[in-house]
Amino acid sequence: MTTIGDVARAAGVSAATVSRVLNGSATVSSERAERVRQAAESLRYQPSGPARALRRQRTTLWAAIVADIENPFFTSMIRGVEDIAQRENHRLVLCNTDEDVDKEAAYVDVAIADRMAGVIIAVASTTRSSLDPLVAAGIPVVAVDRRPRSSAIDSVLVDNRLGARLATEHLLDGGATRVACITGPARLSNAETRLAGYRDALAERGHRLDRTLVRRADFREEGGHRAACSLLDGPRPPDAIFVTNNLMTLGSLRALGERGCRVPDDVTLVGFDDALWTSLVSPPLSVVAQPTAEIGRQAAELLASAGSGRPARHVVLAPTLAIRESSRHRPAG
Amino acid sequence: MTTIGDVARAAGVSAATVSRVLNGSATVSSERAERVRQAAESLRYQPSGPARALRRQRTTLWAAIVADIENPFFTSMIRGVEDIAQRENHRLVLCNTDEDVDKEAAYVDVAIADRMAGVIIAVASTTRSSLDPLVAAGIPVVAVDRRPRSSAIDSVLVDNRLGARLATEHLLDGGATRVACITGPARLSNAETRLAGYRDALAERGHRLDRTLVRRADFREEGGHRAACSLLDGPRPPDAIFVTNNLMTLGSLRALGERGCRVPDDVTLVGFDDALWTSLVSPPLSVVAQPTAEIGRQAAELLASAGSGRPARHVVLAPTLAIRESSRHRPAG
DNA sequence: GTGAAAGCGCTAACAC
DNA sequence: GTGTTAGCGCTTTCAC
Repeated sequence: MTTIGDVARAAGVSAATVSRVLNGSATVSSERAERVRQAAESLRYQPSGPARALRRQRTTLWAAIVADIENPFFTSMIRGVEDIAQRENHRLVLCNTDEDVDKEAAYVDVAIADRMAGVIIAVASTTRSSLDPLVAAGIPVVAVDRRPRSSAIDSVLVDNRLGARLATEHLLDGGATRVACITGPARLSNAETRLAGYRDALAERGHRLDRTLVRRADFREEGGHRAACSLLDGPRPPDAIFVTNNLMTLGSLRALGERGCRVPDDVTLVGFDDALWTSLVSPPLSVVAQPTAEIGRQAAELLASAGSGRPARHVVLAPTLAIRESSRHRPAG
Repeated sequence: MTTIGDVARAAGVSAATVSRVLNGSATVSSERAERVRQAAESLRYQPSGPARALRRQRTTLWAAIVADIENPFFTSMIRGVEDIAQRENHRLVLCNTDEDVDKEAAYVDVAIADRMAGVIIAVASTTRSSLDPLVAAGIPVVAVDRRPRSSAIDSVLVDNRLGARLATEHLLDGGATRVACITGPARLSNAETRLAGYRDALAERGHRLDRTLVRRADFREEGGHRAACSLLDGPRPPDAIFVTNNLMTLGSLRALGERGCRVPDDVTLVGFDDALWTSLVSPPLSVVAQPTAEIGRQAAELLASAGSGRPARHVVLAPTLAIRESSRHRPAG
């Protein structure tokens, strides 16, 4: 690999001058600057990231550590992050934790070891998240989707409780009397908050919470499938289901299909998160939609403005209820 | 940040000994080794990646540079890569090029600058891909999904031509007489090869190629939608469509739905790539399925075995035709 | 305006 | 077995 010394030699200047030209830092005579640029070009010189990071004690890399790269919610959010990263001249590297706190911790270690400039993270666990080392290392962190324990960390999320309440109210208003809820793992704040919103709606409408209608799954397709099966195969199946995440909604749809349950005739359904396919599945799905790219953009903006020791900011965006066929009102009788 | 010197001081040994203990390289008395480990632990010592990379002239990072992180084909493939990366003790960073050759070139520069250990890439252009600098820098590269120009580079893909031929034959066998094809950009080998397979099938069955039935789009939902609209709104619409990618298939379905075209009654349809939603959309989609995770695993295996100067390997996997409702045979008359 | 020199944190070659 | 030393490639004083 060609080094800065090679370029310096080829241009007949010192390494310091090469550095100055390539970083636009100090004034270098235009004649020499041109020579340097040409030498760098023809030698295809690529400055060593490690050497630079070592010397400067920082890099220009951002990490986005997300729980499930196969979930369109996260990929869509990442699009938003990319927009800002590009504008801010930061490279973005994505890390997939697979909802595994150990993998998360490993990626956090990488972020620290590589002296990354910032981290956007959807924690794999609210209770056991591994953000302390990042903070200790002085790396700016912004949490998305799931709230970490410490409120000293910037966060961007939608009002999950409100979204869940709207969804559940909507199902109740459609005439459902036994509304089930399939939520995520208890270790995740969004699973808890969405469940709370479901409870809010029931209480508000004077319905008693029936624990046999609540399932905890893993925010994945297969988990949603299992949860829906267990609800539908029980002694008193629900007449409506609120599913708190998109992949689990797909799993639930599959379970319903396998059983010949018609949606919305036998069971009405509202999911969470919009995706390209939500309006194309059969029937088109009603969902609580999140402004995914906007979440990513806001998180990246927070990251870009971090480091000045300002107090933590908590951005809460509004979810919207997108009503489609799957929750269509059934005429009484 | 605590450095190796801090740990050495705390443990009362030299930096070299700390390094030896933490890398398990040489024999260190177990008593001192223990002291070092404890010191490192209590100081929360995290070795500097940059310093290490600079000294060793290599890292343990793999990059997966893909064209579209929102395409489930890529995310599923990445799952396969992750499996092997973990086994090989490599970290995986994902880079999204958005089908943009300039972004691709920028990520390639990052991979070189950061001295990454290997790159798995779905090139954004067969003709204008930026692999030369990687090769020049001595970084092992494996191409997936799209074949780069140089055959000196390892690659893993399915037999796209075969897959496309099977799909088209199937549509013709179902009674279609005007089979359209929506393919991707001409700069991408898989778009070209799938188009070639479509042509093969037509020729084989004695059909003349009708250029007005071929569309080029961008492998995205919106592009597929536009292409399908232009086909359906033309003077002589097709009675079957072969769509060469999953997102464009969603777009086509949307276009069909908007026009009240019934699938498979008015138009039969076969897509490319399976996804969680393919069997849940209306109607369930027939597709050419690729063994996505296997592609990723094989690519990662090639990467793990690279560097020994062996000749390039080209792995070709078999696609399978998954037949569902969207291409159901229409009784004649 | 420009070069010489120091040093970022680590590892590997070399002494003992 | 263990410490000392040199140096990876770069940036940034500090002289001139």
